[in-house]
Amino acid sequence: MNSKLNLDRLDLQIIEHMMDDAEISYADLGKKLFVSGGTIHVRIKKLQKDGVVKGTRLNPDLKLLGYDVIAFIGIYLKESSLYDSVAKELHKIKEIVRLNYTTGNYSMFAEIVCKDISELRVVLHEKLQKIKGIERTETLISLEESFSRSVRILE
Amino acid sequence: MNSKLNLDRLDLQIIEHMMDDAEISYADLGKKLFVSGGTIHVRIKKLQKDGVVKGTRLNPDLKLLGYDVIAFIGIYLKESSLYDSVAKELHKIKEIVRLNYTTGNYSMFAEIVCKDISELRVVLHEKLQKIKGIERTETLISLEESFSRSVRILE
DNA sequence: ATTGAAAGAGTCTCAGT
DNA sequence: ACTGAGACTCTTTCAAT
Repeated sequence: MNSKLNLDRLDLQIIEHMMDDAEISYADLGKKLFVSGGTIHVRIKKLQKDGVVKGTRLNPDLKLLGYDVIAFIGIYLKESSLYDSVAKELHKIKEIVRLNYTTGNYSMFAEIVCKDISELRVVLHEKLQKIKGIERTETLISLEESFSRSVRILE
Repeated sequence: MNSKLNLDRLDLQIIEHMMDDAEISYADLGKKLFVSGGTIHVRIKKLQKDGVVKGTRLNPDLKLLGYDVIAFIGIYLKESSLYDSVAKELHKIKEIVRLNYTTGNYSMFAEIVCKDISELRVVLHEKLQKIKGIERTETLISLEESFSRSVRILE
């Protein structure tokens, strides 16, 4: 897959830099990587065309926006055939920001972002428990995020 | 906190839109939200100054970059006083992209991104197990990401 | 494939409202 | 606080290498 795309070191350097800061100008990034701004431009357009780069996203401070609680929910299903219908119901809950089907302890694993603990309680007890097919859930509340970073794609 | 910042509906609309697409021009975003491009500009600068907006990030397709495996690791510590020293060791492992201290089943909860299962095995058995203070770990391998989205800040 | 320069588009500043 | 216009910077195209 990577061999088909034929990404070279410069492509990876551009992606790695812009994963942390997508606001840098092509000219400035070119200076850092010892090529012209035009070359950066050509590479980025190619990466977009190939689908490797899927746009840029604003990085908001969730705490400052009043979202103080991050929690992870391990979900046990009554039958594994209920995956898709339960996923559809979970998608309707706006506080759930991510859902994965997983091997191991749980059938599904969700991440949830709430303003406060009472909002988390509402989601857990009034929304999640009403979904048919969920046997039980286990909640891990994040007390602190030690770190969060992009994957290193160089070396 | 939010009251101190005094964010109005327009601020939240700008953030919500740019969380998904930070490439839109001020003029175009202004059209969508029925204000001038200049107003969008003023608001965004204010949000940056206040720290609500912490820059923009490139959104790469990890699969196309050859990172096919996402896993979650629940970590049991021998003593909870070992938090910080273990976190420091985990930070050195480049495949670990996120680490949270959590209530519930585990002491810590990590997210890990790898090229393939054999790389995951190396991290689990050769890197994680060597860290003093970790009693044992439980691995949840993501078979599929059902969805992943930004938190909704409007309504 | 990379470059530099010209044309086009976007950002930023500011005076007026 | 919002707007529109001018100054400035960045992106995009393109001919040359």
